Amino acid sequence: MNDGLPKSSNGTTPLTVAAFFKQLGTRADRLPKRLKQCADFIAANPDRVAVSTVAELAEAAGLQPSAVMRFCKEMGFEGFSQMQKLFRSDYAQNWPDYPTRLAQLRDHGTDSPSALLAEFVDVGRASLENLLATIEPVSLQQAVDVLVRADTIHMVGFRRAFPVTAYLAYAFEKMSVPAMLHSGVANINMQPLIRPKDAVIAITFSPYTQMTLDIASEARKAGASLVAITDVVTSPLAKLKATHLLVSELDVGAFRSLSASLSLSIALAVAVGTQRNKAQGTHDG
Amino acid sequence: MNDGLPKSSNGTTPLTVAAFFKQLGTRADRLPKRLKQCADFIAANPDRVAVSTVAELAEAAGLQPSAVMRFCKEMGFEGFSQMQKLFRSDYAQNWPDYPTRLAQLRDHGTDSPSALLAEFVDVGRASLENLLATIEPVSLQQAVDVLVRADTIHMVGFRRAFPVTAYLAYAFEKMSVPAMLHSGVANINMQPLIRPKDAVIAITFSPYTQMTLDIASEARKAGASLVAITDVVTSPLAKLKATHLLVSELDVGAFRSLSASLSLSIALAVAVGTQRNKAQGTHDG
DNA sequence: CCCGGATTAGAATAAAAATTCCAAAATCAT
DNA sequence: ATGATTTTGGAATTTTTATTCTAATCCGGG
Repeated sequence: MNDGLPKSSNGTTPLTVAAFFKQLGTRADRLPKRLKQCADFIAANPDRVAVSTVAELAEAAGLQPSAVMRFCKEMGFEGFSQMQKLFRSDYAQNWPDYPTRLAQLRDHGTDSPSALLAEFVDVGRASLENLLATIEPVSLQQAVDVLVRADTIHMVGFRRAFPVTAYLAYAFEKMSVPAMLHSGVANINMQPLIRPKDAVIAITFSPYTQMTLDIASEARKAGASLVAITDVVTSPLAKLKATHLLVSELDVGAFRSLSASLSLSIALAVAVGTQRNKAQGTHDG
Repeated sequence: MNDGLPKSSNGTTPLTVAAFFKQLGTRADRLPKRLKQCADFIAANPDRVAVSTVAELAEAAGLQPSAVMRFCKEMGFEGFSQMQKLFRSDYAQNWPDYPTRLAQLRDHGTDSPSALLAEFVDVGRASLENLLATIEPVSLQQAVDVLVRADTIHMVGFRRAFPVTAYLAYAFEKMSVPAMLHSGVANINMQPLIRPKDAVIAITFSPYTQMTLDIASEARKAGASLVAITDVVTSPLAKLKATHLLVSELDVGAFRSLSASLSLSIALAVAVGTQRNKAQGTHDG
């Protein structure tokens, strides 16, 4: 008699949170009292589903755990755990494992450059969204203040970080902010050029470039201010007592997006340029 | 003997996620190997803590559940559950979706750094979406073909386009593709190095850099292939009979986003690198 | 007012997860 | 090298959590 299928739902398990809410919208009124109550609560507090236990959710919604269970089944899930899995994966947009996806790419997608492009665009977008969610306005403001006060701004970043410093150099030049790109050309040591009243923008991501770390810590010793752009708090750069801005870029295989780092940098540069020129303007006039 | 207190942590339980990361930053490198590994993983994927079990987290970080437990205690928590509770409470506040978040940052004041950042992120995102919509898979495939066949790849792009060519140079180097960055250092004319069997990636956007146009057209005359990355069909670069890829970047004031150009370039580079290495592999074997 | 199906609350059970424990490795000072 | 000390991996244990079950309750129609 009982075939193990959900009793009275329409039988289809929602595959996205959006689909779930769509279904909820059409069916909510026809649900019995307690299930309606559950529906309303979840609609009003979707974020709680991912991080609560059935008991907590039930308590918060003013009902019994079993009522929540019945609701889950009614919506087409096997149980609460399955529903929660959906909400958790939705929250985690940031971390579909890209290592796995790269492996998949190796297998079939690589032949098509367009597929690869779609991948990089996707990753870039996710990185940008993530940047917005994680940057602290206060730290950013601090970084701007430090750079506005500096005599000369030095930009240090090699390999993957070099495009970022190069773009900063371009932006500062356009706004006539005295800024020096440490490019490593001719292996000339530019470190002695960093004076106490200067500021250094040091950029490096895991695996960290030793030269960047060296220049940054030397600059610190010399008394210059430091703005560090790096990936995580455990980065060696973050440890030098300095203003630090954290950017975590997602990657496709071995290559990381630079979208977030570049956007952060250009915003920083424009903010600094604007303020410096404003100050100079009032000073001159 | 054992009084039940945490063994070697400084004893204070972090009360906010920010405090947790601050502590992590100062203590991370004094931790033993596995705990450091755990610290790094959590620093890089803080969002996972709220929605994973110890087992999942351990698996993802490549260690044993017990190592994660030890880490939690080391950081001053009673156990994983307590640490997770902290991350979950923080999670609730960070929920605002993209549009809300954008609005919040903008509200910080019209020309505050955060507002600028929000602006650049938004523009970057739009550029990426636009890129995906406008790039012709056929042209992209053509560009890849041209570059796969080339002996040496030359990258030409100055000023605003320079970060892009620099990133290309980095990517090609990593994949062992023979590629030469025309950087303009020492004002040495690298044009004669472009041989008939080579290919040139020329990048310039309005207002077009004369030097890039010159090198591109000379290269064409010398019989080398040309892949042009530029903004519109009327660009002087697009007129040289060559494969061209069009990227229109949006701007914030005088500064354009580079997100789209970079994503396109890196996708191009990876596609080329993969194919060249595949070809070489079969050839060698 | 009472019957029959649907719905519910709460306890009972099963499953999953966190936490502890200890022997084996690794590291370090001597 | 050698022994003491720290660190680690994995299994055993305990606790928490999800899920099921059943008796009680509700509710609409005769």
